[in-house]
Amino acid sequence: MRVSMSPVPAVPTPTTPVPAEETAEVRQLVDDWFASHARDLPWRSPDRTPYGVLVSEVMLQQTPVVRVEPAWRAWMTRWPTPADLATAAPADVLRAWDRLGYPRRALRLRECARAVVERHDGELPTDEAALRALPGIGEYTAAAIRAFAFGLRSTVLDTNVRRVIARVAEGIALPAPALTVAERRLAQAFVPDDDRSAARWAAGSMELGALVCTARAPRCDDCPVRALCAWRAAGFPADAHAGRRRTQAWAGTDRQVRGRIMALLREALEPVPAHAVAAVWPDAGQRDRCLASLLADHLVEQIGPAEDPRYRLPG
DNA sequence: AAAACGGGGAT
DNA sequence: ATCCCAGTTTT
Repeated sequence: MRVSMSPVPAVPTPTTPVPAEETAEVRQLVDDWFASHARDLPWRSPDRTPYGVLVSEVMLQQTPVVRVEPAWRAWMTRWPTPADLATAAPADVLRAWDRLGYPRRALRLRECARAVVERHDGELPTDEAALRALPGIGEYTAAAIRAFAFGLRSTVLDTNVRRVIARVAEGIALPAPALTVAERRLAQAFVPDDDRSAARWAAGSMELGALVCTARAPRCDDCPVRALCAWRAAGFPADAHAGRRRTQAWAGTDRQVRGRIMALLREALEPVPAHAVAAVWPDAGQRDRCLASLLADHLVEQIGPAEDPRYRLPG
């Protein structure tokens, strides 16, 4: 796609608008593709609720769709409305969250439900500022709820959409590690004016990134915008940030230790003594530090005498 | 701007 | 062994 940006600008990109006909052509192709290739996900069902979309979005913050789907179904059966979730016990919420990862999201989702009940009479707001004021809802999730729950205009810019725009419009393999002002502005140029079209572009561009324009092995032969793709036209240049992207270590990290402690407490039927916690990790210093951080995050609760403490999920 | 935060499946 | 995933919050 010919746009104002050269593949790797040496200077900050001037505020040249992307030609409207070109973004419109990309949108039309993506819309047509999405109409026949959209996955049949439960949070896209015609009988979905804004709360159901909220739950899916929070679960999908860093957890893949295939793992979210069964958890989402169980969650929606157990707590079908914000009012139901608002009164749930944190321990039950954390067990239902199971191994989706980043369990603080589960607690925030519960706090979000409580705030929706208190501030908005139990109904999700449509206003971006009101959405962003809720626990666990940031820039992406607020935009996603507007588009997917309410069919309203917003700039949905997740990892998939960022990658699609980076390739099609900027001609680079992957977007920069951090979202820049120029990138957000470019993404906004693709968002049509009316609510319906904007919501459709949000869903289609995200799905294209998830199914075709994937990070590792893009299926360009199946891509509806391959003829317009700047990355393809440039000969698929390699990622300029390749050496700089450092992968998050896992083995031996606090995150792994915290995960083990949480797994122990999720499965425990009774409060767990210190020696049982000790059994999940040999390094006492790291173990104590992680337990302290879990207590600070309100993911774990300590009860009993200080000489012989017990630990459990917060009630 | 950078770090912290889980866990599993794909390559 | 490394990468990636519908990000948010805190420092």
